[in-house]
Amino acid sequence: MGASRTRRPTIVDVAERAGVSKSTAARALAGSSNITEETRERVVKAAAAVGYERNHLAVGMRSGRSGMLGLVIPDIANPFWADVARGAQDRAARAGASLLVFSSDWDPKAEATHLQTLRRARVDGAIVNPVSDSFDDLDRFGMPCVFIGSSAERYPDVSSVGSDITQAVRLGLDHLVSKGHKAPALILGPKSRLARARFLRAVHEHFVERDLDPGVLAIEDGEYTVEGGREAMKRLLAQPRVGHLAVFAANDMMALGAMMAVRDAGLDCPRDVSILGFDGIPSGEFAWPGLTTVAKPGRDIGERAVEGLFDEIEHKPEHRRIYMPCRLIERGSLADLSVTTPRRVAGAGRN
Amino acid sequence: MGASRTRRPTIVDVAERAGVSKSTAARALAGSSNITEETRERVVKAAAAVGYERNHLAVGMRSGRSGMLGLVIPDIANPFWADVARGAQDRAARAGASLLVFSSDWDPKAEATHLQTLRRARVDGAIVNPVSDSFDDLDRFGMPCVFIGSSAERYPDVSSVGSDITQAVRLGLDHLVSKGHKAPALILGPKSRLARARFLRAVHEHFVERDLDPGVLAIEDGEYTVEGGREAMKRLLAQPRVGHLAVFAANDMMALGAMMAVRDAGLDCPRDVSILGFDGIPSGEFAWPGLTTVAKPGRDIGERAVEGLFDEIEHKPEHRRIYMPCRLIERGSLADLSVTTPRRVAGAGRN
DNA sequence: TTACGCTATGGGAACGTTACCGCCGCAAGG
DNA sequence: CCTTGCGGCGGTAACGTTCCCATAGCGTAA
Repeated sequence: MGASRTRRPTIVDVAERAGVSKSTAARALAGSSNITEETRERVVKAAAAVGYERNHLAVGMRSGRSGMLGLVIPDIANPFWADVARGAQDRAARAGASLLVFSSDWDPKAEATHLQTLRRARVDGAIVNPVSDSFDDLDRFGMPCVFIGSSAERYPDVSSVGSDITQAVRLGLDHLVSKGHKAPALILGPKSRLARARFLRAVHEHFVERDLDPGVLAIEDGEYTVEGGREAMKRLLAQPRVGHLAVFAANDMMALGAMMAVRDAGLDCPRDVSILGFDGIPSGEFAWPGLTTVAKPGRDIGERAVEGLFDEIEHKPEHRRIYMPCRLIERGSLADLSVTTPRRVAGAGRN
Repeated sequence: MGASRTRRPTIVDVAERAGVSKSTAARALAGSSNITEETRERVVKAAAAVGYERNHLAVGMRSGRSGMLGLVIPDIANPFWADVARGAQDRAARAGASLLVFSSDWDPKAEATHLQTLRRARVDGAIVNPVSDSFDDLDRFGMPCVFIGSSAERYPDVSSVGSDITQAVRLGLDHLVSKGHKAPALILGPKSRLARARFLRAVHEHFVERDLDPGVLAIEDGEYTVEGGREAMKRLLAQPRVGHLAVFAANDMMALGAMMAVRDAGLDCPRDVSILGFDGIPSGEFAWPGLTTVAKPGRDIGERAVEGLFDEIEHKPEHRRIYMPCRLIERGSLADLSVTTPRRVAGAGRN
């Protein structure tokens, strides 16, 4: 690769070639004021000739802005989070910033490590889906921060972007009710996670509004994974029940796991068990039956988070709590009990 | 956030508090030689007390190593690439490096832009799944580089990591043959992509070995997306045929799209049409029937790519071409024609 | 003609870190 | 007792950039 041995050209090289001082070269390249058009042109040509590319490390060092943002999510291999990352990435790139992505695997230790790495890298700010339920010292973030998800509620001083869980749960439950499922069982995430409480609270509110007792709800917990959903569903199926079982899962991966558990048990979805998911990952479309789900706008959430982070960085004071509306994607995983003869719902149904 | 106004502590602050010079402080923090244990300890304590965190920008500027790597892939929201990214991320983090991820959307222009951004960010090297079929000037990469995928073959001077397509195709075709499918139709990517040619070549070799004429193969092209696969399958189904149709798709997303097209046409997979995928994305497990596929080790590929990149950065001369073996995941999308009465394959089958 | 103002340019410092070099003091050997 | 060597430490330059300030040159008005 021959040329790789030679030093990368700096602005001094450009200046020498153009026969000006490095200050002038810098001004010309910054397109700033007080430059003769002729000099500017000469500098630009020289820059192109030597293949000059501005060193962002040096710029960052001098300006205190690295032009980089951090993103810490549970798992980039989870389609929902990949979608969030994609949105953040695009939005950041559009603003000329780069994104450092890290996966915490829901591990507070890993999360702390990644945050430290980001601080060291001098990112201008970070977007975090917090897994720790308590950051002992928020100042220790040491950088502008935007939270993704409902855990943010615990930290009134931090901007956050998330889906509107209240609206989403309402959407899901209303849909269940309209299909004749009055009190679905719930498959929720681990008790430690604040999102779980938010979800549950929204369900309770909905029940109270309908003059029902939330106490009747069957609830099983699990990790936010396929396996977690599968196990939870297995436990749910082991409980005595009469008639059709409807399940609202707090996450699509869990819902898909639940679907597998239903099959494992020799039952049929949606004939014997109805399943409603939450996330809107593409896999739900390929499942059979197609997974009916409440879809979060993952990509939008990523974009808005980056925008909020920019505001935070520029100290625009209006720090915000943004709740993005969700929408229902109806596919085939819910039986319609409102008609007299429940029957298998036909067609995979693309939305 | 009160404290956020104050300047971040530097090594000078640490030195002052410890009552030593910044050189000594640096040595102590670097854990290097020629330091009294007592001084070292005092410095470390001082660093902790002021909340010092080494500025990687400054380190990078001084050392010429930014500690960052770049990753340019088609789409982080595609599960296979997310898996690759995850592997790369983990491996990089283990070495104390950070990863800048960009999605090119199979667009050469976007790819070029992202590569420029990476150069400007002074990443130590980049991992690229090249979409451009010709980089006019490889030196213009301006940084150590590792390619992912078969396009790398065009550039003998660049290390590469990819799946062993020959072995993968052999695996897939052997499996098809063992199930009684002698000449599957192919759903391939766009003609412009080199991976397509590699795939096709491997198929031809396999046919020639079996004394068959590759000319009989029905081939349809499409984008590497669900929609691309769906359209291709639609065209395939429109062709006149006798008996059972078997399809080998070059990518799982396409295979899932093909599956949808089969359903759209009122046919049944695997009764009427058998589908074999290529990638091994998790969605394939939830599809119904489960997608039988040749799985690439995405995460491993990401890890190996990072390792290769480190070698490249450190000028370890043995630049490499690594082909990772694939494995067959048998689920339910293939009919078994080798038994007298073809019947629906039972069970979703986790691998 | 002189003085003033404006504009284009050059010089130099600073961002935070590390590496090199030189200095000082102490111990050991001649 | 003097020399030598070495271990510990401080000073300073350098990485590449931008910004502030100084200065030279030129035009204009009194």
